[in-house]
Amino acid sequence: MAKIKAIRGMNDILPAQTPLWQYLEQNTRAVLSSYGYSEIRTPIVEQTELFCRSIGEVTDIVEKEMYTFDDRNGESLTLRPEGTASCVRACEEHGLIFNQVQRLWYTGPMFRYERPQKGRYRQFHQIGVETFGMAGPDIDTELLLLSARLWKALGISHAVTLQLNTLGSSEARAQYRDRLVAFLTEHRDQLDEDSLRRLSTNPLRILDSKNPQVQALLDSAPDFHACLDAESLAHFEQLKSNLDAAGIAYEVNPRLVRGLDYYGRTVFEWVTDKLGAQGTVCAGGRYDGLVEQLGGRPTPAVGFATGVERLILLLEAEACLPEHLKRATDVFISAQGDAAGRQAVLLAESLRDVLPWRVTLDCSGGSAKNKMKKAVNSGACVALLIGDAEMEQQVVALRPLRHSQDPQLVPFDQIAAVLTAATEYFEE
RNA sequence: GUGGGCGUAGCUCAGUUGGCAGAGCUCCGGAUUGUGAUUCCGGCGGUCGUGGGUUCAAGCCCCAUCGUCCACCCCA
Repeated sequence: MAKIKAIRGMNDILPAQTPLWQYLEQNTRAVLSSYGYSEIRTPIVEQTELFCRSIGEVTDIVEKEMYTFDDRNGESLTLRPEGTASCVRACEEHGLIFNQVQRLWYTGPMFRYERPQKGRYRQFHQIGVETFGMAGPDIDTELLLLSARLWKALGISHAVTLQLNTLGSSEARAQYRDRLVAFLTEHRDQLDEDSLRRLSTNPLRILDSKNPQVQALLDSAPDFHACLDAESLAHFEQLKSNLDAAGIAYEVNPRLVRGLDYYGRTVFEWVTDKLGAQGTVCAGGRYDGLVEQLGGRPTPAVGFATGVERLILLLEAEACLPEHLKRATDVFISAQGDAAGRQAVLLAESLRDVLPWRVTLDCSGGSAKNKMKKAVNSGACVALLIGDAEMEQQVVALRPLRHSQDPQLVPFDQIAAVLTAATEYFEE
């Protein structure tokens, strides 16, 4: 019989990896909390219509990447390909953005049917941040400061850079799109197959083509920023001067456009050159029209999403992680013989009552040498050994595993106090 | 959907022109020993991704298929 394996592009996160994920999650919660953001949790499945209306009908996500299926009652449902639409839907449904501002975040799995590659999977995880009801560049600034603080907390600031652009108002964007299409149509002989296709579907996307010939052609294309409306330009200028004042480095990239239809004005990406082709680690922007598009009142909004798998890859490659994350326990207790085994269970429980350290009891048997090896391999800082000799004297052999010291015999009733005082064994 | 690389022990990988299926690590047992190191001995572990074909003989050659990785497209 064929073995059942995980679905392509949907990965198990194994015990060797989960400490890294927890480290990332803990730091993220701490940073978001320090800015006063609240967590929101929405279902993983939504009505298909929600994503079609928000992301845009002609995007690749909606056209060919969604996990869509019929519920038993015939209703079309979709596994969420991103988090913003669900977040807006939930806020609107529960009146969270009616005459009030919100600062929200969420995390969880997203699903897109794509060919997996480095940093890109069919089930992937995002940490999303969304704000509602605030129209000025100060909230855009806040989001960028927040994300920069997160990189600092994670120790990856040196590995990411900020790309910034403004897409202007939808009128300005439409105007520019016409001029760009006119220009590119004139030079269509220089466009590759992909760009020709996008010329009719989503011409702005040609701006961030990876084809060097197309990029060369774009050097003589009409200037995006020359078409911008005065209001958007002022918003962008204010954002830039806020970032300058706060000491956040950025690079204005007039060819930065985002794939989802709902973005306007401010857009940004945190990118890295350490992850191969999938260099975008965090991206977002302003989507002032989306709430209205989904049936709500016109509501200004800005947000971003980070790819958790990509951050994990960066952490593995670039960050110095705390030593204790690399081991699963601190105190390893091993007993030999029935009486000692019963004593060890009670000892472990009593230590867990009072110690701040993690305590693991060896339940796997084996020879004395074998048990010692297991203690070392467990990653623990200290081994507690109980055999017949120890039982007779009512003591435990305490053996530090990371220092070259001889074992010390400690009476049962003093072991908690001795370990509590022995902080030097547990440092790092 | 398109292109390329790779599929041999739990892991990392050798495997010659087609001729008995291998090593290191891990794990288990033993010797030495400082209850953990070093060294040494032994053991467990395989439908060579799968299915066809060629051949006296296929891990190796041919065809198909699946999986995986990377890249394109797209995106976090």
